[in-house]
Amino acid sequence: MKQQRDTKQRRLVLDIVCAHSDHPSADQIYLDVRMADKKISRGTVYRNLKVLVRQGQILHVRLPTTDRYESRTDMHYHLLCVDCGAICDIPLLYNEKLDKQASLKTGYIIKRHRTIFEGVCPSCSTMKEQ
Amino acid sequence: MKQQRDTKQRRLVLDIVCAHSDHPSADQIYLDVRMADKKISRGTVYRNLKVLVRQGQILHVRLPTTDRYESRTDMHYHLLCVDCGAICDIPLLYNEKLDKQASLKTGYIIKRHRTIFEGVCPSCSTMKEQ
DNA sequence: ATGGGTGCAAAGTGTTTGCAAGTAT
DNA sequence: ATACTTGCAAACACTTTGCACCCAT
Repeated sequence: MKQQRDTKQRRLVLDIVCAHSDHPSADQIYLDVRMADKKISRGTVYRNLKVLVRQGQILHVRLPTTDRYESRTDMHYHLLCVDCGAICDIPLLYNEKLDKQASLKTGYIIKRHRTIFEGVCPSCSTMKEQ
Repeated sequence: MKQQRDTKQRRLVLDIVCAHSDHPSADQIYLDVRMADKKISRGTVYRNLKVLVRQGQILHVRLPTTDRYESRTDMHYHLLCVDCGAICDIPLLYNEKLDKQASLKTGYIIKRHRTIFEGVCPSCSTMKEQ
């Protein structure tokens, strides 16, 4: 891995991700970062998100329309409200045994799995009843 | 759900998806469909894939760069080779209990979950050894 | 005849990249 | 001094859409 430098842009991107608890998208991060520094470009935000993910400083969550980021870095699962698009962490343990089983059954070297639950959040479901 | 018609384009898209066992992308499907009918447009393929997914006739698999489709319609998990991009079904049972647990812990109405395993396939891993 | 479907091309999204200038080491 | 980073804008990849015409029902 090539040597990384400590730039104010990179620090700012990391800070913003850490300041969020709602799994912001690259663009939301960009907008926030812009409030602190009017000169930062989208490209820089995207590049730094990639570097931070590779370094393991932030986590990358793949979602339908846009990828999201978060500062919690232990493996865990996510829950998406298919109505309002809200996303949250889900209090279930990462199942490492699954990776072993999958490896045995397929012959692949399994690194991990990603699980996204899809459902309707409480506030969206009460809204529907009315 | 609005009334659907039976067009030769829609039938063709479904046939092509069924003829594949390798989780083709919309573009791969488009190219195949074009071999049978030179006039079909990308828009039509995308629109029909959407209709077929909504009707439950095909399954939609969300992957990093492009979405994929397959004719097997029961809930199951997928395995992606992060080196060559190949994707395959994985012989593990869909865990319905997880949805119940997630629902109890979060208060969401959980409809389903999607799990993607990430690893390196046998042929990519032997290639690396050399 | 009616309203869903099609082809086309243009417009969207979200993300990446080439380049010249800037800056951390 | 070196080579990683940046801002900018252009380019990308994938998907959606408006529109006028077409066709299954």
